[in-house]
Amino acid sequence: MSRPKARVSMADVARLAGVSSQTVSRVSTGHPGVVGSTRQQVLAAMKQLGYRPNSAARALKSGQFRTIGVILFSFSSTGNSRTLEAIATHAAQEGYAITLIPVAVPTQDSVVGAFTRLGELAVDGVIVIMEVHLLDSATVTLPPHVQVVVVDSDAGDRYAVVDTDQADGARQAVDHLLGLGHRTVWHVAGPAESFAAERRAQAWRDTLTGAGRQVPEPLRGDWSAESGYQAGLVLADRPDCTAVFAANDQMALGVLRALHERGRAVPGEVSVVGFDDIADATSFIPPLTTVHQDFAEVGRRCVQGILRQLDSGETAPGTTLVPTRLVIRASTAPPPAR
Amino acid sequence: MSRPKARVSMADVARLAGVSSQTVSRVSTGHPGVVGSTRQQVLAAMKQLGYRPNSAARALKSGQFRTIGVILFSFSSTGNSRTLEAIATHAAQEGYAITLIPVAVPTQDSVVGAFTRLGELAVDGVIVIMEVHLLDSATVTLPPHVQVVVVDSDAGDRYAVVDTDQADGARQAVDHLLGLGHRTVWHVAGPAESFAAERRAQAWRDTLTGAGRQVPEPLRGDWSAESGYQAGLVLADRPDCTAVFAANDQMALGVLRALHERGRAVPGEVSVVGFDDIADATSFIPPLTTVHQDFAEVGRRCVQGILRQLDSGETAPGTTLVPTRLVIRASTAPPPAR
DNA sequence: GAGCGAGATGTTTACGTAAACATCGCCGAG
DNA sequence: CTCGGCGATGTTTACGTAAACATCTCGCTC
Repeated sequence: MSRPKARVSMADVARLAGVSSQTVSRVSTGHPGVVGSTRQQVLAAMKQLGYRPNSAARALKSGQFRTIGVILFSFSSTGNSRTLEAIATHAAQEGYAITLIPVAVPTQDSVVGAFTRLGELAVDGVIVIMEVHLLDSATVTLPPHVQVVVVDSDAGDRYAVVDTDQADGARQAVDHLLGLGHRTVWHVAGPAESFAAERRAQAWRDTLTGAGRQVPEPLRGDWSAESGYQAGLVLADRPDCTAVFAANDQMALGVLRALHERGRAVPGEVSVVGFDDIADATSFIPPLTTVHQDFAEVGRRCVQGILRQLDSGETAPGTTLVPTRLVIRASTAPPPAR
Repeated sequence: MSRPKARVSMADVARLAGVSSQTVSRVSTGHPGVVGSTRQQVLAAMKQLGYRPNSAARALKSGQFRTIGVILFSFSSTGNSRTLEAIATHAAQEGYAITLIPVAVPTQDSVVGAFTRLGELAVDGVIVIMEVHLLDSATVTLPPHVQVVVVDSDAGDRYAVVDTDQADGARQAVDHLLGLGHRTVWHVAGPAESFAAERRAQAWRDTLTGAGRQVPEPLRGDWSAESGYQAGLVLADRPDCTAVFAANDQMALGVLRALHERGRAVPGEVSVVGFDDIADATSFIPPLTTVHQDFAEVGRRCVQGILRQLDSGETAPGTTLVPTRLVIRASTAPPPAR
């Protein structure tokens, strides 16, 4: 039980099993060419000594770490956390570990810093969950052997990009509201730096224009419920506003509260649609109609993409879109009769 | 620009700078005993070649990975994500990387699996964010050189434990409600497996008992807003229920919705207090009075604890409590006059 | 001015693994 | 019956780094 020395190496196992360390290596890596009886012997010795491969030595020899780095700016958005979870789960299934590279402030400097550190990090590939234009503005040179996949970006020409089909989701939301009879739809947009926010806003605008509707001036939030509340106060005072599309569920929550405080009934007088379908959305007052994002699928495809690039050894630019779907709950209804 | 060969090693830098590789090593690790001019020369050569230390070789030689593993069961709880974020940030500041070890299902098997993998993982220490009794039930042998810190657990006698002061938070919540004049306080508890849930429930019970109040039968949820809604429906039908303490904010959200649907005014007829102080709590209808948890501080102390153990080389059992504080918003008020 | 010590730098070695190459023994074809 | 060949196993070597030890060069003291 009490191993007096430090950790056991292949040599120790080899000695006990009466074979060469190379044979132990073969058993350990699952290589063929070891006969059953020998294998059993080695396995027994491993177990007895509590042998654990030394990943550092393994990585040094093989040049691979079997680790994927994830650079992300904020955990606070539900989407990031859920995507990260899916990435971690799928990476684990493939025998890869995940190394977290948090970027505290999304300034150019800190992003460069993160990528510089990256070169020293034990990582085969990187998944970037953040606006990539921050990377571009910085003269960042990625370590040549590190592969990259980006989430939430328009850099599909240079990197492999995985993203939710933001545009189609926004279109579904607006179409739903127009279909209910609303004359137009107001929008509470996300921050201008966010590519996702811009895509949703653009699709909202395009859909209205395509339907020949008037496009109101969008209000801008920062994804937080509080910013949604501020926007909601403005909208609540506009009697002509009967339908609101918020760029995420948290801002929708703020809008709901503002409307409630101002005494405007949802969905009786004003309809509200969100984006994300966070778990809590079913318990908003009223339960929120929103666009469901499949974060798990996004994470899955990220890992898939990285592994493919790692196998082939070459980057595979292009954008993969994960479909969205509108989930209709109780926050939308036809506009009030005039 | 185009390096024809693979990555550069110390030997390459040494050759270009006209020094030995050991001198390069000294510069790279910041060791003293290298005169200024030599150092400059080496630094220049490093930059020209784009040298990056190979962390695998470094780890192999030094026996340290400068990496902390984080085992967590669920990302979905806000607390876990926020704690993880703080851990990642502080670890990065100390020059440590974070490796994520997700445990998909909290069964004994998968936990054992995670800890088995751990032995092969390039990790100096581990922070466990999850109920530790799952570890106990399994005959898990931690790799001897790996240090452990646990969050949300009562295993302070065997491990270093960092936790929020759950009991005091619950006490503050209950005292606040009693202070407003409520005769007693109902409780929507978290799942029985959760140590945090149990501690909050126990403190709720103790505080009521200590004040000589009647202790109603607690309702049990699973942390989700939906489960809070179900509990809320039950409570809404009890006219004697004027104050509810929910074990987290999401369940409180569900309670609010149930009360709203049943036409019971908050806080006019029923007061509600949550736990966590998630960002959205300010935008609930009405804004939620809740117990604020300092997740960032929890993360900070976890990293601190691991590093201290890593330095000293010995485990330091004991529990560190991070204080909580009640944030009073608009969901609590004196009970209705009878 | 000789010797000594301290600081700067170079040389050797080992960390644990796995690829490449070497060897050994056995079986079947001719 | 002999030899080629192949499968199983052993031996050598290199991965990139940093600790330990060796050497070398000064400047200073007596």
